[in-house]
Amino acid sequence: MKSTKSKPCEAWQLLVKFFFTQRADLPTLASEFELSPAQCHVLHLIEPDRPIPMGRLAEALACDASNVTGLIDRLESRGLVRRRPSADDRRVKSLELTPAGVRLRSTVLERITKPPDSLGRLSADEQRALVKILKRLLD
Amino acid sequence: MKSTKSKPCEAWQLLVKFFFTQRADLPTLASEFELSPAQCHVLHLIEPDRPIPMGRLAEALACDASNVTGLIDRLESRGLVRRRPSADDRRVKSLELTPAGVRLRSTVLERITKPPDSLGRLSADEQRALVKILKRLLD
DNA sequence: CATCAATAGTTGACAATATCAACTATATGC
DNA sequence: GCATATAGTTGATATTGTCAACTATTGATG
Repeated sequence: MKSTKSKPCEAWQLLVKFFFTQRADLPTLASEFELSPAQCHVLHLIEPDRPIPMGRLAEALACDASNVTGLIDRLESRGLVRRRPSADDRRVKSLELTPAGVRLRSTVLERITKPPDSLGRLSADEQRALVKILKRLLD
Repeated sequence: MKSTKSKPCEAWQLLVKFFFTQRADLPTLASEFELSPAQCHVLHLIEPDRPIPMGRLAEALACDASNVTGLIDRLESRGLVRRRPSADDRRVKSLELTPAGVRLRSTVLERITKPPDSLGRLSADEQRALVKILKRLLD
């Protein structure tokens, strides 16, 4: 059965499996900072010194504008994010991180971007090969 | 900046990026079948002809038993899943797929396990290398 | 056998997330 | 100036998830 499975199928399933093995604890990690996974995602998308309009955030999150209102309400109430009116268009609210938000973002991202130990245990050749392949996949 | 990033870090970030590129549409895919991502996950975990107790499902989902009650209630109300009392322990409810659940599961998994086109565009060597590396990562 | 502690699943309260519809203020096009 | 489109908000609703409390059942112990 497994011998007849195509390589792309096999690779994809292994990749999915690996990813979920590593990601199973994202909610736990997020809750360390009293954040939900979605809130971590939002903090990631709002870059320091790069305000983003609410609508752009909704696009990036691929969700409804009203949902973003709630997400931002809660982060704003925690002093992590600020709404700012846009100078160009009075309908638009721009979102920026507060200094506290910048600090928390940095801490959270440091944790989230930490590679799994298993990646460090690959040989240098394997690591290089993996990076090369992944770059090609993203082209 | 990028030149000083460790290979494991680089690989992890590329991998995460690739994964989310492919997975951004899981909610959309699930909604084609009028399922939520969580419900898809449940259907995946309940294998045909392999009843699983509620508690085992909660473990596999890494969530609270009461949450599983709700998830199964809704799938049961759609005729996709059945609760069955266990012969060994009267506290235990075993979950099995209905014939309709089996069919839907098969359809959904076929879609979910379909590898991205980009994987098929790698060379045979690259695919083999990727599979080999992923297997090592999962050891 | 009786008692007590542990367990499986359910109920209920609550918060967060997400969709959809309707709304108001604002911008754009004619 | 008017009609249409747009940004964000409000509100209703469903789903998911945690936590606490509960009932029925099981297992361990004396």
